[in-house]
Amino acid sequence: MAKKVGSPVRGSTTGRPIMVLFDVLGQRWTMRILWELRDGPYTFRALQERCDFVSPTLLNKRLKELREMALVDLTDEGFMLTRWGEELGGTLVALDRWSIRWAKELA
Amino acid sequence: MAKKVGSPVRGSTTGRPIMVLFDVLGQRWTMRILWELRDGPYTFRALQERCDFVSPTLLNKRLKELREMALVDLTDEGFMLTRWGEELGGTLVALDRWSIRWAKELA
DNA sequence: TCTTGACGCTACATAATTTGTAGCATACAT
DNA sequence: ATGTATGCTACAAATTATGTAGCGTCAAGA
Repeated sequence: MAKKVGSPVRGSTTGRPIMVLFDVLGQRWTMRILWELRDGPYTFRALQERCDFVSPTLLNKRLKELREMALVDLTDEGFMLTRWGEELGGTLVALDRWSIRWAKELA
Repeated sequence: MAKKVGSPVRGSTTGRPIMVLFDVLGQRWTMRILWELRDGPYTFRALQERCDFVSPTLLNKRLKELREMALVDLTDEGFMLTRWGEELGGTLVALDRWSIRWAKELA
């Protein structure tokens, strides 16, 4: 279910890290989940609520993948970003800033 | 087909720019297409080839969306990133760099 | 003019993914 | 035992992606 770095993924046989990342992030809800977890930890249900009530089926599937990729961890406080998850979440902030400028000019 | 900033998108009713972005980038092939176009321009078929022969159906669908979002333009040289597209592509480079470090430690 | 080839793109059937609802099993407190 | 919260699962319906074949247009060559 989760992708291993170095092995082929959807749409790329090279296993290059960025391709693995594109494969995972290019799935619905993955980026949103990482985004919301930036100010975690959250319980499964709390996270579900923050993600506009994404179905538990998919949330569980995504969390499983993210945990296998060492981006998310489940503690007794709830689900939270690992060190790597935090870093990745940080790069999303750049996206956020860009999107605001972009939206401003497009409007 | 394309998402307008400020209007609701899948999984978010706020229309916040970052949510619009998550909606679009969280579709298969979108990030990959932007990534490959960084050293464009490419013809439809050349781009398809670079994207591991993604189906023309989907490539066309994505390019349509990206053009409506002012990220991609079709010139007589082929498909290429607009100014905004270049900027967004630039933020993907950060992802690339991060993914390499991440893969190195996970391996 | 008749091919030949490249262009962007579309139709359509099949396969894979996502959604939404209901609910399970466990644990812990009342 | 009863209520409540936890993470998580089953399953059918809806949506999205894939792969193949091929269309209509245009420009260059014979």
